[in-house]
Amino acid sequence: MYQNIDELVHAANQLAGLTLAELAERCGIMIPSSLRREKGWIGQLLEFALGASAGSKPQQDFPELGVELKTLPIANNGIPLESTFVCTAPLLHQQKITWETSSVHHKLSAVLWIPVFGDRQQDIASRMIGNPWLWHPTAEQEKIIRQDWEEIMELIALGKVESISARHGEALQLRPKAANGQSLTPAIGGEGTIIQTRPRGFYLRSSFTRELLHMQFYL
DNA sequence: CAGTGATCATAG
DNA sequence: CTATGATCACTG
Repeated sequence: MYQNIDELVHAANQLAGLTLAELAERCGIMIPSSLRREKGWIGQLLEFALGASAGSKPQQDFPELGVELKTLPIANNGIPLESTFVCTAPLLHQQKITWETSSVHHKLSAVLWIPVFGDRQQDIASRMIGNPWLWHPTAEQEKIIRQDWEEIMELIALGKVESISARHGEALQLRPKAANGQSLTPAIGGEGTIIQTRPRGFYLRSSFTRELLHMQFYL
């Protein structure tokens, strides 16, 4: 598809300024009236438009380029509306995972952020694609994320998953990630027992992506 | 009214 | 179930 990252970034730049209605029309995709039942629709539209490998592979969107694609919903006041899902959290057999081999580190090593402007109540069609940018964590950013990750992973290893709330972590937080509250997955419980708990995922706080935006466009 | 905890669609 | 893509919606 793309010979190098520059070609991908160039292609993404061509989409800046388009409304979602314009992009959806180009792609021959119908626009849902609400994201209520299709929360990932915008992300999937951008994946399709840029030719990312579809499907549910536990890999980056552009494996040969080592790049992850993420849309970032931005309110018209310029602030991210939502946190950003990174990956699911390993709750079992995670003792062998180090920061260097973790999915969080892998997924966040290179991210092509695509801002999508529009307030929550704004219709989807009129939301506009902004200027994308390729992000590699700075040493300082990686340090913060790594510390959050290590604290959370230690609590998981100690059998304290259920005591971890979304308040933990400066940039990276742990939250439920499941179809519903009935979903269960095994995890380490107290005294090394195995318990069933809600699947969790790692998310980047919107306060963190807000800083990324600021560094990219206002510094 | 921001942020946490819950939830939706789809593929394998 | 897990993975992908995320936003919804209740609560403090």
